[in-house]
Amino acid sequence: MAEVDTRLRILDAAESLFTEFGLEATTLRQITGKAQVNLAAVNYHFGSKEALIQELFRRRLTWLNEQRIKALDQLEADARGAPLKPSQILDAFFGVAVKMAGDRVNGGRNFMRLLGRTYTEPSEFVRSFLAAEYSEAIARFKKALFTALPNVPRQEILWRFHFMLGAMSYAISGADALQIVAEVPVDDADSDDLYARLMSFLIGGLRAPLPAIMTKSSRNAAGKPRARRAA
Amino acid sequence: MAEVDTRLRILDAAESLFTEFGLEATTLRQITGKAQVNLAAVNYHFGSKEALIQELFRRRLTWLNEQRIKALDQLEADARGAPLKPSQILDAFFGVAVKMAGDRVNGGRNFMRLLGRTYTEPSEFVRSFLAAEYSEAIARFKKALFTALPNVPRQEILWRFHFMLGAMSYAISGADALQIVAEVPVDDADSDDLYARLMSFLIGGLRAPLPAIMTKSSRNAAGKPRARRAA
DNA sequence: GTCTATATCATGATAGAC
DNA sequence: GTCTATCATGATATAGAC
Repeated sequence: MAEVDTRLRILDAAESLFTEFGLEATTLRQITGKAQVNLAAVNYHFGSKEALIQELFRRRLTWLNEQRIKALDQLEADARGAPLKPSQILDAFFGVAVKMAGDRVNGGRNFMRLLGRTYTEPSEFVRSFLAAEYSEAIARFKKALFTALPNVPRQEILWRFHFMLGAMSYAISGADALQIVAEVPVDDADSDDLYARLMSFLIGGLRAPLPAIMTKSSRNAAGKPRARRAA
Repeated sequence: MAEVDTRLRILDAAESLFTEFGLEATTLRQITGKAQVNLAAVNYHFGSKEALIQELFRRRLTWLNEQRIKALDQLEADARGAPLKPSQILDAFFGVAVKMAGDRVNGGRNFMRLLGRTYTEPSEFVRSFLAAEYSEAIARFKKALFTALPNVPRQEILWRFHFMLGAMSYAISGADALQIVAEVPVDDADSDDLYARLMSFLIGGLRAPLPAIMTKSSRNAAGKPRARRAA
């Protein structure tokens, strides 16, 4: 085999195996076997299994978050200072991800399923570089949402963003996990359908009436605060 | 130490370690060390690491799903044949879980964080017994939701249930993962606050206008189908 | 039932020839 | 850059004394 793409062969094989078996459970022997390269190649090209994992996430996440930021830039340019609609912002953030998840050809589908799980991964080193990779995009989107929803408490927006990430993660982990719920085959929806379904749900959740939070300050007041519309 | 609770000591230690490091990454040595029992005790009492994991999930999930079914029974009894509100159904399903997640005393908090991750776990044996444990409760709640939302396509309800599980999972995995989004400390909300936040979001998502699905049958029609209210 | 000691094996990583 | 061979480690699991 050509020597030039050994790195790529390893990355692709690893991505697919990590998705299927998990980061811990996948061994270097599986990876090099599937990639049809020598066992020592991983350590030669990447230095360690951890470094391989980081590189693997880095190449996808950098691209993904660049696309997200570009999409947001475009929206803001088109709006010429007018406030964006929350649905547009969600579109920019989640649309790119779901599109990537629908890409069966270049492995994006594999990666997104892996990413969804990794976000709640306990491993410290994973979490720390994820945070770094996301930092810029998250900052941009938080700001955009704060501006688009000036009457919603910022804490609430952050929590809802968090919930939305959870929903997206499960949406993309997809059919396997859904089977537990469905117990009966569900259409293996194509990417467009899934996206439409997810977006409806997310926008509904984001714009739901605000909860009556029983914080220490309000807990003493008689009666619950009335729910307000989240927009 | 007393010999009678060796099993329990192992289960509790394992639960906490699995939550912190993951199922694969946690070793029997860590578990028996933390439980202050002998290394061989796990294999004596449970037979294998896998069997320990199964027993660990079984004891919590059996209880959890019993509570859920009881809550639903109660609702249906009170309603005397009248249709339930979707929010009541969600309450019965997610309320019990969030309550369990708020229980710092008996380890429920640890377990729920573990459970949220496990639902998307790639491991085959985990997924298969999860499906078995959930089977009865899921069937009951599916049926209840179908009845409560007669005008919403059943596929759509299943997907939204799936999304809701994702949101709940992230809600409970909680503060750790949220930090990636927030980058700034968020109130470590108490259980009641979290529950109020999550329920608002879930109900908003469940009752969101239906997406305009571009299925094969409708794809040829001119123009998108109009979104309909999901209730 | 609990312990010590150990068997057996697979892992990540490396040394050094080519 | 790639290979073979091997190391050190730590994994699960078990045998057998107490």
